[in-house]
Amino acid sequence: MNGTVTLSGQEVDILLTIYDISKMAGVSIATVSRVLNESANVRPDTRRKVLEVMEQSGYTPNAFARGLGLNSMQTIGILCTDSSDLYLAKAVYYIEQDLRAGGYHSILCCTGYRLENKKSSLELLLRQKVDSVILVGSNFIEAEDADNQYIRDAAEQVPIMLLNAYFDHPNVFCSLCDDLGATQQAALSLIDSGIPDILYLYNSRSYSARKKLAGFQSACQLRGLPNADALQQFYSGSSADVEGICRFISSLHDGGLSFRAVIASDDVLATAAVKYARLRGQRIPSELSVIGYNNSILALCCEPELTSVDNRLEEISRQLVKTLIGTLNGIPMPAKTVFPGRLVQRGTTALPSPA
Amino acid sequence: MNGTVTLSGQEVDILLTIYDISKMAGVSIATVSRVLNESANVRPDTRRKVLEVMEQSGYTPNAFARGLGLNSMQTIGILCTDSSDLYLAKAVYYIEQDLRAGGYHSILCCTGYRLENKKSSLELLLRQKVDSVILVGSNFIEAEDADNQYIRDAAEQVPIMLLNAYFDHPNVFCSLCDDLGATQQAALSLIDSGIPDILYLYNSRSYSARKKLAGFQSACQLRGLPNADALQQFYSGSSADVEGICRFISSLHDGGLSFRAVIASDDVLATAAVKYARLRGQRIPSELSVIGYNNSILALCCEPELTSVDNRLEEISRQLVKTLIGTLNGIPMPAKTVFPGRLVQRGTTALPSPA
DNA sequence: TTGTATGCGTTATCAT
DNA sequence: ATGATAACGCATACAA
Repeated sequence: MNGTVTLSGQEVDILLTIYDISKMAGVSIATVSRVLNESANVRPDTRRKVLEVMEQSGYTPNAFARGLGLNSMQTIGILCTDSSDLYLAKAVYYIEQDLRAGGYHSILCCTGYRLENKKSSLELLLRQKVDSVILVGSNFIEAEDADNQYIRDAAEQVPIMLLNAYFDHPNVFCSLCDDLGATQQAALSLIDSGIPDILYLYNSRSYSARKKLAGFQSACQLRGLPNADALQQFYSGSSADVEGICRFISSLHDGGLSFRAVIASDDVLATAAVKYARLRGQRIPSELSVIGYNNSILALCCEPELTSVDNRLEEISRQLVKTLIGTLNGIPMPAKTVFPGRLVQRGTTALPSPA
Repeated sequence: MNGTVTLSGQEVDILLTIYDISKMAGVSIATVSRVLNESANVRPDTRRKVLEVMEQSGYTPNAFARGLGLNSMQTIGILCTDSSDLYLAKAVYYIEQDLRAGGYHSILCCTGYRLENKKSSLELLLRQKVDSVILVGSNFIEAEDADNQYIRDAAEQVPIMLLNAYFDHPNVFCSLCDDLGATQQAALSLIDSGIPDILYLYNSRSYSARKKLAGFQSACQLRGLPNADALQQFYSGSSADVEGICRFISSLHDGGLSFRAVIASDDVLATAAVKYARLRGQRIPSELSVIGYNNSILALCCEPELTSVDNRLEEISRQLVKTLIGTLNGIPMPAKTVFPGRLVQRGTTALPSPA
């Protein structure tokens, strides 16, 4: 209930200010401000009195004035290529939760995948004077170093937080999963169980996508397998087009490529691989093994359920916020935190359980 | 590039103000402000001069001061029970896109499903002085009218926008899909194709969930079918637990319930129904028809692909923002916009194509 | 412990 | 068309 006043017959809401409260409570605005900011230097009973007046009058401090005075509105910018993406949406969710629990607001900004839009969106957030910007997903770190200049520039102003990407620069903090290691491990598991002919399927060239691919290649190398380009296939269509992915895999097969397993950089791709097997009458996992990535709900909806790499999204998200809040409080925080991935075995593989 | 100054050997960034620009350009701050706000009353060449100085100095207006002066920071609050939910995430995505295109920022706030948290989150956003709040998803309209008082209160301050829910109150605007009609149509299609024994499966009691259920019941009534409670089953577990949903359906069957079709209030539930059929060795669609809801990516990942109700999420989202921006600009806008649903037929049904 | 006075960087209302 | 100046509502250094 805010203050109201009757004005020419109309009852109108009036926003109270710190001045109103100070008069009502019989103190100065400084004291009111101190109560507001929980300053220690206020006598308990005056504090009580002021709080009482605030309560009864329904006073609410003006957030803009507060922002101007403190030069902060306790707001964090969340940059994200596509918040409707299953994986990114979950990350945004975890991040927002923890930010709010820490007293921060989250301003969301989806950029799409074009570099120019990423840049301008980041600048937009900085103009809005957010306390920090979180780049959700590894699509913000470009392979070409010069293209990452916009991140260095931003780091001059506020801490920049990277979720599942790494960029070595002052005031840039990273929390990520060891995608390289996880993919390598997945590939090694298949190879060592007697399935060396693996198709690696991917649809992104982001930082983590590059790491996953490197993990696959490293596994091949470790086991002395030829690093055949033909077995590393990039799908360039829409990742929502399950049918199209299915056709893509079919075309690979029809082109003479032979493989008894598929490792996909994403659960959608893996699901499509399972569909492909069904269409071709191949049994899973005896004739075709499939490993997905992200351990999303798709893994559970799939039939049989997908073996998938859990990339610890919740952990890295929460750690990111922890690092951020620490940094904002002036506490030294690690610039890089890495979590190991974990292979969750389900029905699309028949791997021996780890010793 | 911002202004820099060398201070005790350290080069430090300095935030320029409107005063600095006015001096550099040889005009008053009022003129600078006019240029900033694209006021007509500025001579073209002075405008040019001011803009040039701004450009070269890298000046950026202080968003907080601007907010204080204009009493707005062009920010919309987006309230959402769970932004990681497939459906809600997409809605948030569309909304944020269009808001930003319209010059507004989006501050996201996930509330969870407890009424108390919804209330406090809404109040949090209002304290932050957002220009409006969008309630994404129908979980914000309670069945008990008194529980919606927090929405009436909020509508006193700013326009409240409801996505896929309806609430008749001044300054509340709604954009939604006719879930009742769509569900009714889906049920009628099955019934009229000779499958009257339909299990309706749902897992929410939100506004739209109530409408969907009513649609199913109305279809039964229209065709003179007994409105058997046993055929309307509420699943109370986690909707991420596909296995659990599967078991739930099995238990219904084992309890003696017989049905040749399942209509689900959600694609996850429908996917689980398909899994159930596979486990039981029932053929789809000849022995069991399944219709999902939301027409999400799950419908495409499912095997066979799910017949699902497209509830026009993109349309209602974009319409919502259109209505909001119009309202904020003082243009009279419809308080309620309803879009029809659309049944997208795929492999889990064998319905005759509409005449 | 409390009050006074000033600053924060704009917008907006007057004049000129 | 432009300039001086007063809000805007709070935080805070300094004084008491």
